[in-house]
Amino acid sequence: MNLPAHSVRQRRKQARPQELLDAALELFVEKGFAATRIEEVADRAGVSKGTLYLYYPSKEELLKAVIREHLTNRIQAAIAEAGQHTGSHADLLRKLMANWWLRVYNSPAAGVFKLIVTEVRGFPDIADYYIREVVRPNQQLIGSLLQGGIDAGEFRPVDVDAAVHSLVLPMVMLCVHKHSLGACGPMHSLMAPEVFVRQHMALVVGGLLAHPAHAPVTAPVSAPATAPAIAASPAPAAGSRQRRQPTQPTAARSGGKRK
Amino acid sequence: MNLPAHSVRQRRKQARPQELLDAALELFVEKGFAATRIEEVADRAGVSKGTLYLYYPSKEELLKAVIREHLTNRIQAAIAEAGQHTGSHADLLRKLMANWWLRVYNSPAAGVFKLIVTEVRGFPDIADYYIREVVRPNQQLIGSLLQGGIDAGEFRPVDVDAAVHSLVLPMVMLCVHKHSLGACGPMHSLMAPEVFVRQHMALVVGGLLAHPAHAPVTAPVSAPATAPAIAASPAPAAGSRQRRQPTQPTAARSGGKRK
DNA sequence: GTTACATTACTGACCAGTCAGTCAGTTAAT
DNA sequence: ATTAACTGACTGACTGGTCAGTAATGTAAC
Repeated sequence: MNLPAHSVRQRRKQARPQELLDAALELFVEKGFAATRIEEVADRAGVSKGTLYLYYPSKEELLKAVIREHLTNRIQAAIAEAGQHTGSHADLLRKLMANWWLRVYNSPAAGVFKLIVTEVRGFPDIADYYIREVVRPNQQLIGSLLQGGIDAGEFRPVDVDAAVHSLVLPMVMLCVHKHSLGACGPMHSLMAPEVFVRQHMALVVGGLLAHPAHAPVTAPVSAPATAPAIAASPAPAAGSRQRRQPTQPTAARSGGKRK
Repeated sequence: MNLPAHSVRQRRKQARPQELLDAALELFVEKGFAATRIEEVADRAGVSKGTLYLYYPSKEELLKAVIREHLTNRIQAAIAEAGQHTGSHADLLRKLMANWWLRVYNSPAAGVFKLIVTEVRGFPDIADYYIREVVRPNQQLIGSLLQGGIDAGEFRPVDVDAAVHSLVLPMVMLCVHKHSLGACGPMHSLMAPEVFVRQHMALVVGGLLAHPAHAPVTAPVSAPATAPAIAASPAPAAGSRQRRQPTQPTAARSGGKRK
């Protein structure tokens, strides 16, 4: 990457596609596909309009490339991660979800979800691609994990597909929210997403367990109930604190109004 | 509607704004705001472009009118519904959510959520409006209900805001999905949403309960576990079957594959 | 009842501005 | 000098918004 083997122009030419993709993702998420001028994308990537057309034959193809790029990366990672089972089904589930959240939510990939929600109706083949390459593998992965837990008597016999959605939909919604309302000013964010994710996972996984063993489901924020699994992994972003998150001094809601 | 009291033109003039709003909502949800031509909206409403501008001063104001229209309606209904408490906190919660789902998911209002996700970044005052008039009242309503249940010892002492999100986010996501991926062909729908909503509510409400009383959380789809509250209300659509959904013969996932 | 005039919901051609995509030309490396 | 990467002025098509005009309705006079 930094070997000066070839000229600056060569190096740039190699880096250009990715730079254009990054710029395009930002702008498409920010302003929407139709409202983004191709020249803005080129500008943000530091090239001229004509150069963009050297790499991508049309605006539409650029959009598809953006989505595919980030999604295929994610799939590779998910499949790789799925390999090594260790511990109980519940622990694995928690770990998988926590990792997913850390890797996706704080990365440009989160924007792709908003992009898909926004633009998929105009590009049916993106829908096909997304279902085939993302939704189905994910459903399969988590679904078989749940089914395994049920068969082992660890989970209750719930509807597996619905349970997968209970686990995944809120996370996806968080990603979507981050780039829509959440981007309209700090006052519009949901509460600290870490708090939500931890409690939601505890609630759902706890609800899935056939024998709710120890401290059953949750605790009032301060006690680290069933949460030590979260934030355990080489987290690239936001990965400093490990436990004892005091609700993050952000939009700390605290009390909860009575009626 | 059929009283010939006044001229056809008078009658139409009164109906026009709503007709234009309906047409605009459909198209904005379908194609996105920027990609929808103002003339298409006029065409679908059966008038010419010029007529549209007699009622709405600009494309942007039309968008705002669309969103406000459907949202203010919803708020009135929610506030009205909030009045009559009966039964336990858990029952009230289930009833409230079930009603919300029936009224919103199968109505044009569901599209508004996708519209907001899609367009809010370009119109900051819509974000303010939405937060102030929809998010906050809802959070307050359900939040105080939960807090009441906690104070009464019916629910565990969870983080109230996070629990509200656990309840509401999946429903909203379902609405968004319906008008994005879900609209790209029947193969792309999630499972039957009724199944998901019922199990999700059972899971979360069950997880909230301090004393999980009877049949604890769920049942393997066939048994109507804690679900009799759902579908209790004047359901306009999809309200025929009541129990015994065999997972819907749609994308029946059936048995999760083992490892 | 019919004619003439007034009102108003509605129309659609038009304009100014915008944007995706092109291509002849410039710059830098070999 | 040759080639490859890159540029940006240009074009053809399209769209938001305007406005002069049309026709349907109401009404007043006879």
